[in-house]
Amino acid sequence: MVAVTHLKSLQAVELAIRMGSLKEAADALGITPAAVGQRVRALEDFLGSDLLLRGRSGLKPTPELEQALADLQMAFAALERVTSSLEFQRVSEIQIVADPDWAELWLAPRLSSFREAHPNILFCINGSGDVPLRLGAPDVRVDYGDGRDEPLFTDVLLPVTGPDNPRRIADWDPVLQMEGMPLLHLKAQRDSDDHPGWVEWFQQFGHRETGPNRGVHYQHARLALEAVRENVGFLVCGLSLVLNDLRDGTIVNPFPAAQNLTAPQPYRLALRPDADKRPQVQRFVAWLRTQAHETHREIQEFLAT
Amino acid sequence: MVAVTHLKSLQAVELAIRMGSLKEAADALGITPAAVGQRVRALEDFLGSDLLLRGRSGLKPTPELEQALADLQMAFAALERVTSSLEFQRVSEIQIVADPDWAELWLAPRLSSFREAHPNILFCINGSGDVPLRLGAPDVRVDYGDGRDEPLFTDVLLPVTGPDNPRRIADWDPVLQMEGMPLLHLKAQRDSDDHPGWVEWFQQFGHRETGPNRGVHYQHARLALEAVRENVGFLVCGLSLVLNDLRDGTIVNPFPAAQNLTAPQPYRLALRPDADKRPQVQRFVAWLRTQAHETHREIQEFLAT
DNA sequence: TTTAGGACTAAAGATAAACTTTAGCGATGG
DNA sequence: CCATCGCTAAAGTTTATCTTTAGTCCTAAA
Repeated sequence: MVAVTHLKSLQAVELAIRMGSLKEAADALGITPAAVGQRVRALEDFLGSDLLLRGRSGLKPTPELEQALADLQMAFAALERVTSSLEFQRVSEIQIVADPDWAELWLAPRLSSFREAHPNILFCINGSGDVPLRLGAPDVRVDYGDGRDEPLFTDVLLPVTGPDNPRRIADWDPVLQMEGMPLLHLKAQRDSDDHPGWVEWFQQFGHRETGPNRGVHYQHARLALEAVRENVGFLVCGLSLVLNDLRDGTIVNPFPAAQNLTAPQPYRLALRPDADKRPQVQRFVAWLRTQAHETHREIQEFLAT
Repeated sequence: MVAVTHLKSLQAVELAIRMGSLKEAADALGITPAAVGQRVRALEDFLGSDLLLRGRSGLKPTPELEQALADLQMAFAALERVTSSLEFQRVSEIQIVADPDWAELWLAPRLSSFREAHPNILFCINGSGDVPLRLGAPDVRVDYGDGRDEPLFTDVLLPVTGPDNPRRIADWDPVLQMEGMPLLHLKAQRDSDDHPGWVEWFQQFGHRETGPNRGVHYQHARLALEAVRENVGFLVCGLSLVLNDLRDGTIVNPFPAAQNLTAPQPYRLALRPDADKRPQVQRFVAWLRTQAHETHREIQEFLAT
């Protein structure tokens, strides 16, 4: 019996072949490409032969590796089943406290894909400020604001309205299109300097000179956005919260994308110190960071149009 | 795709089940039982559940582990095939320089079992002092003598002779059984204080008062032992070199086992600094240490009779 | 042809993992 | 009852592994 050594190196080699590049393998493993390269090199040095051919069409196994590749792939496929099996058997609940609008409009719609992949992980999601005291510190906390916690992404704020409303302002004063139009607000925009709204938007881009804070103030973004979809009025809100609506056309941006306000603060992630030892929490947080990165990319993409 | 973590822990768990104890798993892995225990505990803490039941009849998998065990065993069986495949493809030569008698009489007979298991490893074995200069430092060196190199085992020296000779001394003087008997010597015993022979043996145990260094002196033990088998005479030599002959009865020890001399020096192992990075050298050296330990045990066993 | 960007790598330094050692506990067998 | 063996916790040491920095090479686009 030969005791297998260089387990991490073997994993790196198998993943590099599977993903096609050291960079993709690094992303999958959550380490840097340099670290993956070092793992591969360490095994190659130990064996005294190359395992990967680095070529213009990506990575290919050398003939030596080719002979062992089926077993290598079988091994890590089996280990992935082991890992899933061992983790699956422990139904695990993750306690999340988050900015309520963000949780309801950004996290919840996306969470279904995570739940599908991890049915044994349950979520208990509360809005900031209304957590039952008996629960203690949550595993994961996502807040909008300053601080030293890890930034997830920074939103941009821009006007949105129902699909019919752009016609209303097209028939209006060509300079003061928003003069007299029905404005909708979030209470946070009135109460906090960190939450820009119409007042800040008009100051920077014009389109209206009187009554910038006139109109209905909503506690929750969901209700405000329901009104927006009904063509009730115009709202300045975070782009990340309405990406799907914009894509679907149920909500539209009546002004050029460049006329936006960068949010003064990002959404930030904090973990309870021990929580990140649990594999389920690690899985969720890795997924969350991926989704946040995707949202950042989509925001940049939207702004570039 | 779930990136597998705790690879060494998974290996420890699989081996512990396979070998039946943490200690056996530690021996197989070349680490301490404490280290194996820590690996297992680390994975159990990470998952939040036990994997091994520690009981009076050894280790058993918990129900949780039981569900994943087939995949786990398949994974490491495949990885062992990978390891063997990758190493097998590189025919490798190991350069050995050793005490000539030891190499010829102790190592060579045992090496066939190693060669069988590792047909891709070739050996180039030279006696100390007659190594072709072009080879440079050998990978492995085994010498008899003092120094700081790792001791393999310490031999004991005792008289041996052919199967018929004990009758010759039984019919002789009851106190000076060896008086006048034909003595055989190794030249090293005449030339070096580190190689005890008849002179030292008679000084300590008696049986002869005149001519302790009379008789034929052989350069190599093999030729001396051929003469011993032919009942030509009596020789004092290292027990490790004649264990098989003693077991077979082709050579006998005519005096009680307790009448032996411990060798002043052990056989010592030295590796060229880089050589131990090569897996083939590591395999060989691990095997060598195992064989040396076995010889030590057999010597102790022989002396206890 | 030049420039910019992406992937990979070597080397150095920092951090985390992993090992050994020590001391002790519990169980078992003589 | 005592000795031995297997296991474990804790502390300290050593090794592995990672990140960062700086650079190279290749490819694609201008």
